[in-house]
Amino acid sequence: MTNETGMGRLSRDVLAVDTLAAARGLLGRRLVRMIDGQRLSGLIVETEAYIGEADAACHASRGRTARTEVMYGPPGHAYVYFIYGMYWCLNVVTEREGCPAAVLIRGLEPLEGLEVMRRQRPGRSDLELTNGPGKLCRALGIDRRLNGADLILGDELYLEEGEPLPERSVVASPRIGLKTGEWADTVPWRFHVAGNRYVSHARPAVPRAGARLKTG
DNA sequence: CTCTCGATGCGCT
DNA sequence: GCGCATCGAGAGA
Repeated sequence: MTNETGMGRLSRDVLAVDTLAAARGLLGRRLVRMIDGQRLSGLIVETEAYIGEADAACHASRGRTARTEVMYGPPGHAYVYFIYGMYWCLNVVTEREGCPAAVLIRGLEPLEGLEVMRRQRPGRSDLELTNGPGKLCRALGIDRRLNGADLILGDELYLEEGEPLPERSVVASPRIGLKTGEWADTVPWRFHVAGNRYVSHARPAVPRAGARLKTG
């Protein structure tokens, strides 16, 4: 039931629910990537929900196509897509079969296999290995080969239970990177661990002496 | 710190 | 063709 980290596989039940609950519920879980028998892993610290054909920012808003097919399938599988000609992004499919929805993994706190991650992200500090959706896929060697992979039962890329976060440690905010509009500006479907340094667009945890605070 | 811009390829109109 | 759920370099304050 446990490996050396003391955690078993994540239950699919955690993902077969409404996507906002799943996006919150994925924080604190562990994402594991096995490469050549080597274990790479990180704690999920930032997620975004993309929910159904009515969500203008969700790829499924364009309907069911070869690209979005995985999102229409059962929960717990990987939806991996290619963006801006050079980056891959990893999503966890949620909700029941037929409901196209997924959670984008935007930030990880690296836990195991740092040497391999550093090799795949040359010239970057440890803080910059996995603090963004494109970065973490690069660090973990995630690309189209893993599209559709079962993240519950698979053995190349999978989720472990970890420890879900208490409500007070979860911060909600608008999703990043969408062109402006109602779905971009007002819908708070991004979630991250309060104060965690591996969140994308994060500011330093402790401002240096003399730093100005943003007026608000 | 902030802002702007280019890289680069695929899905869709 | 156009636009994109990104990233990193460079310039300026």
